[in-house]
Amino acid sequence: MSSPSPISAQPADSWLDGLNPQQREAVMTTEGPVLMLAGAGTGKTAALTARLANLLRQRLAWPSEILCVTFTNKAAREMRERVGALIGPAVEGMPWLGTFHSIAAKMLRRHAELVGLQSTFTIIDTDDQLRLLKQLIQAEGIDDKRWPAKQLAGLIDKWKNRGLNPADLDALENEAYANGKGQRFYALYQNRLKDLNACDFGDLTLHMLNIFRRERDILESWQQRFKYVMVDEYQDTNAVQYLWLRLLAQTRKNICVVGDDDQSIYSWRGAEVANILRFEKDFPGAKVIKLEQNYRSTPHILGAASGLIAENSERLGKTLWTEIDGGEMVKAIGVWDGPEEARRVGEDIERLEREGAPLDRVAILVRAQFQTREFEDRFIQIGLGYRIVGGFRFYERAEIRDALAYLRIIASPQDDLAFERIYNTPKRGLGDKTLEKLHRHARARSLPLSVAAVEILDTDELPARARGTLSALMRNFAKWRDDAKMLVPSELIRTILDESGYTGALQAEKTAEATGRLENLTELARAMEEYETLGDFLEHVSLVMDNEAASDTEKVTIMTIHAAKGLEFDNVFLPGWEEGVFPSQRALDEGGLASLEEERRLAYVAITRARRHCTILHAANRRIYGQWTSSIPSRFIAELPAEHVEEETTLSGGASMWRANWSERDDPFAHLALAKPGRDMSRGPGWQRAAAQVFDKNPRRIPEATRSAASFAAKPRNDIGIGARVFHEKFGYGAVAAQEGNKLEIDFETGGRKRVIDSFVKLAD
DNA sequence: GGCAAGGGAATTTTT
DNA sequence: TTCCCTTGCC
Repeated sequence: MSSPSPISAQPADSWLDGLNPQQREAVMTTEGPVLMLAGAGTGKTAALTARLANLLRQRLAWPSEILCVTFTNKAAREMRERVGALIGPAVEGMPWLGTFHSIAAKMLRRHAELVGLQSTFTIIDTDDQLRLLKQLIQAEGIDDKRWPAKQLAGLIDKWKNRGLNPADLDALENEAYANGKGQRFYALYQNRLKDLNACDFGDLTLHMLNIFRRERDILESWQQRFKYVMVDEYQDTNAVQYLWLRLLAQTRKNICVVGDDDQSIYSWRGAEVANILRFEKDFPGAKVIKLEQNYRSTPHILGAASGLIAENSERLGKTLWTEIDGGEMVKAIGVWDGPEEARRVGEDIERLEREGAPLDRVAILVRAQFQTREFEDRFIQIGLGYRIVGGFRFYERAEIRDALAYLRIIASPQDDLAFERIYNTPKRGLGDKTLEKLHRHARARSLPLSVAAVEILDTDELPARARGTLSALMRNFAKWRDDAKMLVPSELIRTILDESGYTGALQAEKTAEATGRLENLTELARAMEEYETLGDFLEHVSLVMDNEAASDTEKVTIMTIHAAKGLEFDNVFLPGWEEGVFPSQRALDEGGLASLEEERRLAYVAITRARRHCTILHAANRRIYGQWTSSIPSRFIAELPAEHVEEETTLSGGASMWRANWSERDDPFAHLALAKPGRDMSRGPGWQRAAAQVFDKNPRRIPEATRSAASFAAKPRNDIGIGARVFHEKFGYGAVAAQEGNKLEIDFETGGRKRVIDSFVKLAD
């Protein structure tokens, strides 16, 4: 392998400053395949950007000859900025630094005709996708209750992620939807997209892969163009992205992939860890460089995280170490219920605040979005500033999508999805009847809806009122299309929102929500000021636009662990570490052991976000979808090495509500002949041992251990019957109204009827 | 065509 | 529990 000449001749090799030997090696190994295994917090981005800067500085390639792919816009932007800081404005000439999707879209616009599209194709999002599929399902006379569009969308996505075109589906896949109609619907959907001159997200990469496979010369020209290929977060690539990269890097083999198999948490989106696991086989002679020095966390945090992830089987194996000294152990706190958990976290954060810790370096990371509520409620109560990251992205909000639909129909009249979205928004008195007529006409003549509308206005098909309204709308469309030629996009959208009555309708609402929506629209117009043409803007909005809400004041961050990947905080709180919540019951049900390992990786990601302090919490009781459920601590807590964890419980004391309910007689775990994890829950080493027995690594027991907490106690109590008067710690006295297995319905004297687990009540005497 | 009430579902979500 | 979507009624 030709090793590049050192560039020490140039004094300004600042991009090597502060890099450790492994990072340097990754930077200097420019030729041949390189696998950079970068653990959490090991300076992966620094190495990657330095490598890119080095390639350019050494003139090994022009900026336009390097393909550099990331998964998120944020990562792409960050890389662009950091490379820019190292090498100056030349980075602006890097057209092929971006996300998989934006790069694929850019390529596809050049070759669109090869897959039956025009280069002006629109990119539809999940919302449009669902509406489209629903139409197809209904048109085929399939019951969309029994075969939901969501399910079909999920299947099609999955197929596309795996690189399967409709013709590639086997009988088994075909069976997956509506008794053997999977293939038919997939094909119908693709045809419909073609008619609409549209792509979904999955198509962008799949179409390009199809083109590469079919058109040798096109593939070769791209192979020639890219002298170097770099890929961030390689463990998250799906089969299509993998094949796509492999084809592009096949001839020169100058491919450098960076990733961490332990942080692969997106398999449910089609990511295949196997891609990184087999890199050395795909590219024989690949140089594997491990970045293991962690610059982020204390030894206890790393020790806890490493011990946990060691439980996983399929790993390339890394050992994180740090020069950082001291620090506190990871805390594991057991509390009574969800509200207490939120109270406890609130108190701890207030204490941190008093000690002078900046709140924007504090985060609460949850497994699922629903867990954020408890904290929100509590923080509002105590007046603690917080922000919730995630949920709806800016461009997914209804008003933004409405505004975009107007722009889309202006830019491309055949965009039926956009037409349908806004033809009666704001309410202008056009309903299903009219739409149906438009559809009938459009279908009969193979016209887009907006053209069909113009034609139908020449007939007496429509009642006078609808006709007047529709005609006004179509005149507006025509005017806005004219405006589009004269106005910059931001002015155009202001005009449209105003003249369509959209703004007016929101103003008339006079609610806080409507005000918020108006602000969002103003923000949209402002964001559009950066773009010169409408087409430019629309391309960016579907692929590149995100809303990093500027955090002006110091606030605690609440977000999902998935969203936190790549971030770090001084203080991290990890609530809800209970069986069923984390690991998520649903993940276990669907994916078994493989999913359990992914959940464990998620736990690993969560812990490694912490720089100084990491606090894990679990509650004995939690209300999920309005049902009180008892729960046992997550097996992940038991898997943390004892020497890095300090346990604490708020359930102690002779009058403990918890202990009171766990007398030998009504122990719901008694019949299991296993250890009794509930009894000494969170009581230090004793409990650890007990829990470790339940969550023995012995696979035989896994089915037992993976069942949800409630199902452990499925045997009904025989000392309670209908009408029995019982006492519940939380709800007080009540009479049993119904009994089903271990679940009781009780009419409480205060609070009415509730569903509870029988182990949480005792007979009143 | 617009509104209220009821039934059913409800992870994670870089694009 | 809460939200969303469908259904039924004005």
